[in-house]
Amino acid sequence: MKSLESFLFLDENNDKEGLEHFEQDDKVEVKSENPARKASDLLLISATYDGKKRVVRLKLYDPKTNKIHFWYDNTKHLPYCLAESPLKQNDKMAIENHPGFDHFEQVKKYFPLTDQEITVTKIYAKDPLAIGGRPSNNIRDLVPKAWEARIRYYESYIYDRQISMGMPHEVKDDRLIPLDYQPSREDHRKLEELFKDEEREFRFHIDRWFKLLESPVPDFKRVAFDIEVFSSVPNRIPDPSEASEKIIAASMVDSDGNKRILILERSEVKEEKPSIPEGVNVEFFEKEESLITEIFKIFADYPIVLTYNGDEFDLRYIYNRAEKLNFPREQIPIELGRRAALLSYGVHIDLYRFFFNRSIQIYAFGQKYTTFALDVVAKSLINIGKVELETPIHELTYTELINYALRDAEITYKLTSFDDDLVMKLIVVLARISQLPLEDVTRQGVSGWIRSMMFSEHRRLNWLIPTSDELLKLKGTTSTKSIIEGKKYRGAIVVDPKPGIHFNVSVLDFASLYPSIIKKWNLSYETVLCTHPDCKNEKIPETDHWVCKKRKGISSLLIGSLRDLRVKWYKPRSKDVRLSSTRRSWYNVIQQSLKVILNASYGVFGSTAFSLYCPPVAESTAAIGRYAITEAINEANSLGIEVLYGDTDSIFIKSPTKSQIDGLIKWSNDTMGIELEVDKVYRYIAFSRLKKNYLGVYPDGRVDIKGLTGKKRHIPKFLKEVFFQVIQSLGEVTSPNEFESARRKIRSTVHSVYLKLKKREYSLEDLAFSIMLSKPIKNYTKTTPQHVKAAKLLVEAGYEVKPGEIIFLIKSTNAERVKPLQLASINEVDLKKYVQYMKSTLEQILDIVGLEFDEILGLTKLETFLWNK
DNA sequence: GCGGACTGCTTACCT
DNA sequence: ACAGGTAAGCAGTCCGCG
Repeated sequence: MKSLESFLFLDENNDKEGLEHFEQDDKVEVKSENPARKASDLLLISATYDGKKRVVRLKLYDPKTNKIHFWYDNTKHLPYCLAESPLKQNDKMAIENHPGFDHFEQVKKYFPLTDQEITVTKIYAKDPLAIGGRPSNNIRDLVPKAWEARIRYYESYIYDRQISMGMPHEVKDDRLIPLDYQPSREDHRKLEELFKDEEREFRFHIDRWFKLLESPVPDFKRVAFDIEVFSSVPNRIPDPSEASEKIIAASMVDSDGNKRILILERSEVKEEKPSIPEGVNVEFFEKEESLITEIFKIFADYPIVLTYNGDEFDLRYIYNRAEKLNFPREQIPIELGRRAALLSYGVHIDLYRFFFNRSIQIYAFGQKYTTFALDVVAKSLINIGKVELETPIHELTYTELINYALRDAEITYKLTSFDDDLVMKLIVVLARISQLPLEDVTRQGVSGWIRSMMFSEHRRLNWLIPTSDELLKLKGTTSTKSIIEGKKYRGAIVVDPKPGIHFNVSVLDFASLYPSIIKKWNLSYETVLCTHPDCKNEKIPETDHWVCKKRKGISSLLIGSLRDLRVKWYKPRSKDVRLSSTRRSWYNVIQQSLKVILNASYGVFGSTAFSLYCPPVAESTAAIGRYAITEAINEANSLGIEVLYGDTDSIFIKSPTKSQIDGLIKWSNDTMGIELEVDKVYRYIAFSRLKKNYLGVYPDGRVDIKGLTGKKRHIPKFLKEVFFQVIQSLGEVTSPNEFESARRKIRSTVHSVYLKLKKREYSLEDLAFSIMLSKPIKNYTKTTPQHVKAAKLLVEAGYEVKPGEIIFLIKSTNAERVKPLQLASINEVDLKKYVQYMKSTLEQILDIVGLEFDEILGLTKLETFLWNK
């Protein structure tokens, strides 16, 4: 595409460092399996602004002492924003008169939107709040346009100094020195070989990422923490902003195996000798104040504190409760933000926030959990749930309370320790890619991670970061029409499936299609619709957009290099049996982290929440994706391959020969420049007429179900159970003539469930639909769906219902047709509705084996007619 | 006044 | 606050029907 010379502002020193690394050979020590860390290594895990000292404060974790080491900036770095140059006289005077103003500087920056070098005025302030962040009188509002004025100061600091979050450092004579990771000579050589055909910039990024990703992560000392609060009103969780009830217990479990429970003595608990589980240290407190003081000691002791919903509840409650009990503010080691609750000494990780992150849920944990309560997440990831309670918390005996509180802390801790500390490592790797402190990386979504990654790169290159307004004005429009009303542009293609059962089906898919497109087609906010007339002659298929041919796009490089490292390095190594299992699992962590970032890298450009929102980039990516799959299908057809189905980046082909597959793969490599891979092979697959709906059976009998109603979260338990029994019978089929025995099994399963249902032998829990209330009840203005009706009934009965909660509802024969589980009785169950639901859900699979639901029930056509009346 | 056809809203899924 | 595409069920509306 373009040579290095066009990268006017590439930081020469940094560049050289990276390349030097690639070319070096002999000086590197050969790295052992688990490289020994130097005693002085400190892992940078957090950054914040110290309002009293008026400097950035870094938190470094010392794996040897397990303590946090504070490092305060001593480089005289100041907060700033950028504005036009020269400033208008009036503006200049207004700024000079601002009490927070420090000084001006004229600096040269490269402006990516115009591909020009420009001079801007750097306005330095004495403290970050002077730039922005006060309700009024902010420096950034005194100029017509302020760049980079909305970046949090500690982030700006990290980017300017190119300090690497999550990486080892050394403090020498008060200076902070990054400790570069040295790859082994062998890895180095392999990497060089793998990317020898890439350009220098690209190789630079590969090298940079490699050093960040490979550096080992230490074991973190940490404590999981949880409190229990007295609750006088049943069904209501105490309000943390009120903190009007007593804290009656606190539990903690740490990484050294220590278990402690703090209990408040209460006269109403009549238990002489509570039994204490083995190995647990239980301490009783007469006064709540002393219990809270003890909690504060813990917060001052541990470098990392884990909670589940501590931001919203535990830490917020403790803070407000302490204030209520007249603790002086400076004795409370908690810093409350609007959404977060942070700790003065250590790092608070709220695992609820982390697991709630959709990218983490879907891409890191493959949708193993679909709701976010601690009990559910823990059960699905570590197979342990909460202790089930029969009585409300405040009526428990000490023994019961101890067991309950202990379990909460235990599972919270285990959520970070299972699979060899997978979650801790995931967090650190994501912090390294995004350059965000651990607190932020666990609380922000992918758009925040990618924003931070991109901003850091802008500062490294001395690029001026455009404002959202500028970007929107120049690149805010799209040129295709979406299929779904109200969306901004057209997305992916879904091919109509060929209904029926097909044996021996292979699924081919493009490896990381969208990130590959972003890389290959040089997509980035500054390269799409660039200003050069020469670039305009070639359009992206189906759009009016063009891409720059003169310069490499910043997101193309960043995302492209991450993609290549995942596809060519980490993914193969995570499966390489020649490597040790610890090595493989570490590569798997990296591979998964990259997947999380890459899967979102296209979507963020189409999201207004993203600070570099640029819909033409997202639109172009999707358009090229359509082009790629369409061409692949055409090519398959001309190779004589029958294509059964396709969705976005995959094609399902029937009984292909090896040479047909090889031919298609070669075609993709040669003409598309994207790897096409055999993703999976099915013994057989069943399609209906519906898209995004199928059932595939692998050679080993495992069954893959996509989109079928029986798989959906909201359907009742009894139905889910029959559904999976039927699925299991289908998994046992190895050839077409074995369907008959499966049919017999299925008939009897379905029939017995039907009888049990009609005899009202299922419990209400088994019959409940579970649907998420996604917004406050009052916001449902257009219609009142069933779960909202049920939620309203709950509120009437004195329950509290919040957005994000799951509503359990029973189809009832009452006027509303619905009742919340908590208020329903078995007699009002609307059997007809349930049979109807059973029918529609099961028909999707019964159809596959040629069974009719009504026939199974043993009803004649006439009876069916009468029953439905 | 009732019910079928239709549209729109909502949730949960697929890639 | 990553995106768009698809399916299902229900709420609400329109319209015809002596």
